[in-house]
Amino acid sequence: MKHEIIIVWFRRDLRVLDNPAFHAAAAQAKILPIYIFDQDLKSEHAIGDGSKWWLHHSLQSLQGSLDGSLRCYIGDAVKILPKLAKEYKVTAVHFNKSYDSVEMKRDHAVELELQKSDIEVKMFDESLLFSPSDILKKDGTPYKVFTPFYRECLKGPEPRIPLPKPRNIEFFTTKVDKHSIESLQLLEDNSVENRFEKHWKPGELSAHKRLQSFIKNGLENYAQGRDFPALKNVSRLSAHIHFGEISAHQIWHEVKQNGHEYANKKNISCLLKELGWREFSYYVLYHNPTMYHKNLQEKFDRFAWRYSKKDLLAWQTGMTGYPIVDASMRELFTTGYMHNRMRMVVASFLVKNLMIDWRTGAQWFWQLLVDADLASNSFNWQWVAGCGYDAAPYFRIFNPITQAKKFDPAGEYIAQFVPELSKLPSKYIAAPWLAPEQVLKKAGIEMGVDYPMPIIDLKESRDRALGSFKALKK
DNA sequence: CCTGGAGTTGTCCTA
DNA sequence: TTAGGACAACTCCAG
Repeated sequence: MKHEIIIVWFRRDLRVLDNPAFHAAAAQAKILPIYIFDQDLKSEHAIGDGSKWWLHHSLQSLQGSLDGSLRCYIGDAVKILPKLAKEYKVTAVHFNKSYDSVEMKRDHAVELELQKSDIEVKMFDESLLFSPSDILKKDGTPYKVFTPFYRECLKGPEPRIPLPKPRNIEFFTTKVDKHSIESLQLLEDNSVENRFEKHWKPGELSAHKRLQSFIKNGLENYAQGRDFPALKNVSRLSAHIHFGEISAHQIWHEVKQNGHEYANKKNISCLLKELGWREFSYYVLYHNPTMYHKNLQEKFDRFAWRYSKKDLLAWQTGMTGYPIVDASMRELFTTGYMHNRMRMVVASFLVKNLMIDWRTGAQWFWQLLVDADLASNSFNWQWVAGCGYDAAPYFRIFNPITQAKKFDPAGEYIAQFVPELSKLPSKYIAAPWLAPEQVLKKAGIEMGVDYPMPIIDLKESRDRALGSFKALKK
């Protein structure tokens, strides 16, 4: 036998099914499974409370699948891995490749360091359906527009068929006590637990249950229903995918194979296309490693964003006076998640109406979202702000009243997250300050007391944004 | 090299 | 009431 023990370094691939690094290691040697929490907690790019909460529970679920042999460490992976390898006479380390630019930098350093100590490093392709370095235009440069990118992806070979659980797994067991999940202290000073726990169940098994229930109940009307936050048509798989409890490959093939039983072609390709957008976010980040903090379109570097602590706080706490914005922001705060269309609505409100820097909004999302993902989060914020590739044109400014009437016509979503408005007739719930005094009284609302007046005038702020963004073109 | 069609997610105004 | 065009001409991309 070439190797007696192989370290499998789990990162954002917290599953045992369809896990190439784990699968390959199990076939050759005893496995020493480890997780390293290597965040620089002083950095604004360290993962937020929402992510930490999910991670904690996801690791617990993984611990169960690994017969309790997962060992957890805090610190720099570049130092920890060689030290561990030496301590246990490990001759090989396996992990699945990341395409997140920050993680890639770390992985590269780890690889070099391990090779220095003559330890075999094996990296596997796991996280993306289509390799970012393979999809290029005829002139050899990367795509900047989604549709041609995705068309090119579809022309290539089908994504890998998911791997089964390895047949014979033998763990190298040592005492875990000192290296328990609790030792990572992911729930220390983390206040989200009692808010989030009733909304989610992290873990591999639950990810698969979620997918099955989505295919059965949500896929049929996905293309249309996904726009309505009160409907159950979205998959809500994002956090499961982010932490790799389920792979994009598993979803891709499962939907293609068994989706037809419940949904037509249109809805199936619409769902697959959303996986395509995730691919495109990673693709653009891969080719532009600084995308998470730097405008993709340089001319936006000159843009004079507004600074208003008061407006920012109103947005963050869901007190803008626009019910659809407030409902969405409170959904984020109470559940760690926000419906896709609502993300666009609140982002447009922050970036265009309030004219606050997209990075400020991205940062708030980053702190709270259970699905906070460097690629998707920054790509989509740049898209809304207009500074991304193939982004929304500057004159596309969501009107929070129109959006509420269109996509939450009965006001159910608003009523759920802004309960103080729940007694208002749906006719007035999108813009309560326009309701007659009597109606407000009957619903028990005094504007400015029970619910805020709008913090900003829509028309004025829209015109201001149009002017400022237009000036940027010259 | 030139050309022409296309581009996730909207809003507002006009006829 | 509703459908269609303007918004600003832009860049991207394929043939």
